[in-house]
Amino acid sequence: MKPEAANPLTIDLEDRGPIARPSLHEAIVARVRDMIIEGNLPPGSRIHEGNLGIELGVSRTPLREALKFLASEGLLELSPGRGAVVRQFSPKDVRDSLVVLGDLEGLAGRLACEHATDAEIQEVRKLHDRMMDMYANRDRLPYFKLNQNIHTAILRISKNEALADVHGILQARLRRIRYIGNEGPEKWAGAVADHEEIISALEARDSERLSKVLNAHMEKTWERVKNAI
Amino acid sequence: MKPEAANPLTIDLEDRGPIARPSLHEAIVARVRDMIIEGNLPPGSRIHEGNLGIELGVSRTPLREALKFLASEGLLELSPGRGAVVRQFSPKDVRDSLVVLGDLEGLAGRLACEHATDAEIQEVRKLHDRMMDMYANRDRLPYFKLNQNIHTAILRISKNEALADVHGILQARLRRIRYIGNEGPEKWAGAVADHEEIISALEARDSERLSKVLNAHMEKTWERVKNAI
DNA sequence: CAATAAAATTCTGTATGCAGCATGCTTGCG
DNA sequence: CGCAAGCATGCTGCATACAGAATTTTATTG
Repeated sequence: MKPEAANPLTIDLEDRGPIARPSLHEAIVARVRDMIIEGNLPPGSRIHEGNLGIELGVSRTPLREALKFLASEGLLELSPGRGAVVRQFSPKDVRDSLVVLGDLEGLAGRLACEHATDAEIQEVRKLHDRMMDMYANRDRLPYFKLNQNIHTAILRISKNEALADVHGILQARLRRIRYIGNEGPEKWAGAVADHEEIISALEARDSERLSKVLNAHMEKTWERVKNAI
Repeated sequence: MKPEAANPLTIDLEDRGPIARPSLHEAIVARVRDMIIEGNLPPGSRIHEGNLGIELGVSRTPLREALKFLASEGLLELSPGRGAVVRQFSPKDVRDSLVVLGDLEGLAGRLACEHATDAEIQEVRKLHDRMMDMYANRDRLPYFKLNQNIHTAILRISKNEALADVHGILQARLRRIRYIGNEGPEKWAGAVADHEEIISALEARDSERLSKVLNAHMEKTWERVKNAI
């Protein structure tokens, strides 16, 4: 018998690719990740396989598979015999992650200057301009998402998949922190200034400058976020 | 009924930690990872859940959980409906990973110079000296393992867990490549020379020099390995 | 009333069964 | 003889059942 779904899990079909049938545990991974980021599953809380399974409308088997996957990403910790716990990130964890992210984005910037096509750089420019519109309107959430998109795009056009992979892992760990770390107007302006310089260095293909500003951008991110933890 | 084990999976008990009971899927993860590194599961081959389960003496459920975990590490690829396939790394994948590893180790070197205690540096020196003994005896396998230990130790004494995490993931992906990439004597000598400079820069806490030599060391590793793929 | 021990309940870990899809083979037709 | 459609087999994906560990509740004693 299929499990009763209080809130059935809908599978996202807008996947690109030829006929890639979406798998259930993959959908669960995405869903649980979002629940962690949005705070539905607060850090430190134990995950109850039975209840969560019912809530998502799936049985424990694919749910457990998804939990193992997320544990490998570092969003969960597994204590044998006691199930999965949402990982707590200490301020040091966050700081350390941002240091690494800054380093990785610096590298990505250098590689992007070297390997990106003009068209790709133009696409990033478009994202940037749209983000600036959102800033002009003080539209926080769309701004936030475009911001993330820009950083991800720089990773993409660096044409280094391994780099994008590890960046994505650390990025996912911090998404919740950034999500709650809504800074005040003066700091927001600083971040916007950074982004102006990022796009200008990228368009000039000035790898040293881009690398430096991306790295420094992370340092400032820490300054913005550290009091919110 | 417990499944018949042609070659029962023994659980490694030498785990550190207070009373951390080893969990089965954890043991399976380690075991399958080793099978991939050692080539028992060649790249590109599909993993047959039934057979492998019988071979390891476990049922499909924990095995599948382990496969999801390894997929998240990037050692396997999951094609829905077709199970897990051992990931093939293209030469570009390897090169890209080494570029990132070089960058990460460079960062780790800087941080280690800053944060490591004298005692920790001395421990790395000991590893280095033991490795040199192995080199003198042309003892390849112990040399290989000590080599890995030294690099891991530098990551550890950099006191940045996020850094160690992502380094570990990329390192695991390349372990198989390094395992088969047994270079000739002249290149081996070059690697040894690098290591002499690494330890000397670390003892001098010369972060710039250490960072540079670690980064360059990876570049040379590529030169050594690229023809073996 | 507090503390401890024992029992009951709940939850995790593992095995197994079943349904649906993928794959390879066979057979029929051009 | 070649190609394609249909069929048979086998494997994956998911659900469920069961055993053992962990936790909570309760009872008993100091």
